[in-house]
Amino acid sequence: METQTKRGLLDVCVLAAIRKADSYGYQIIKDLSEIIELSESTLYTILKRLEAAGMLTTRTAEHDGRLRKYYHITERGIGRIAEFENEWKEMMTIYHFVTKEGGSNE
Amino acid sequence: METQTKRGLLDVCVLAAIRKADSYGYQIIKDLSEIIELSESTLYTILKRLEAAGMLTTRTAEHDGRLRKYYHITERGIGRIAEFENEWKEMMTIYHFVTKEGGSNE
DNA sequence: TTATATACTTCGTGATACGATGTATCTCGC
DNA sequence: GCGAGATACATCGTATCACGAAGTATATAA
Repeated sequence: METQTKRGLLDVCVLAAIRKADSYGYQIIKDLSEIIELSESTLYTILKRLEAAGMLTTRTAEHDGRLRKYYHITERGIGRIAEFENEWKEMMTIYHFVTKEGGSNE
Repeated sequence: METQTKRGLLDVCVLAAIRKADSYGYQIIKDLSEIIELSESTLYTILKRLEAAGMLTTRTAEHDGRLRKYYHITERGIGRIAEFENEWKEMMTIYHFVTKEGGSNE
């Protein structure tokens, strides 16, 4: 998928993955890999951004000697997903506009 | 709509508007205003980009003493719209992933 | 011991939407 | 004739963001 197209989608994908269950970076990438590709640098940037925006909270836990930073979704994060569902309606309108065979050019 | 969400959509909206019939900047903004907001500076940037990418060609015509730059869509531009239709399928998958009520968190 | 998987971080770059600002002409009301 | 508003296009600077590259560190398997 085009990098630009991803821009409106990555945030909500990450939020949705964490809404299912608290999770951490490495796991999120694996969970999302089936529906959207994103690199580690991208993911960790997004996590930091969403936390700063109050959509996620963190807790650090040890697992097999390695540290894991678990993310938990907040009410605000859930609100962002709801907002996306409204945006989706606008996107549907755009999709219809774009695909509707348009007129007499060519 | 969020600025970030628009990023994957604006290009194809502009292409689709021009596919209907050759058009020029000011007219395109008016035609698109019903489905998506975009400023003049954004539009003219996009038009220049799409022309540079070989998706549009231009011809300048005079109308009431003012110059108008008419844009015409190329095969490549039409191809970009077709590509978007494929991307849309991926976006649908993402939409389902995001909206599917997810599990036991909270 | 070497490679691979796990786990997170930082830095620099390129793409791009947008507000602000500028230029220029036409039309309409007064 | 003059100011206001619509028409028409262009440029500049800024903020946001996805991503590759590179680094740090530990556990496990070959």
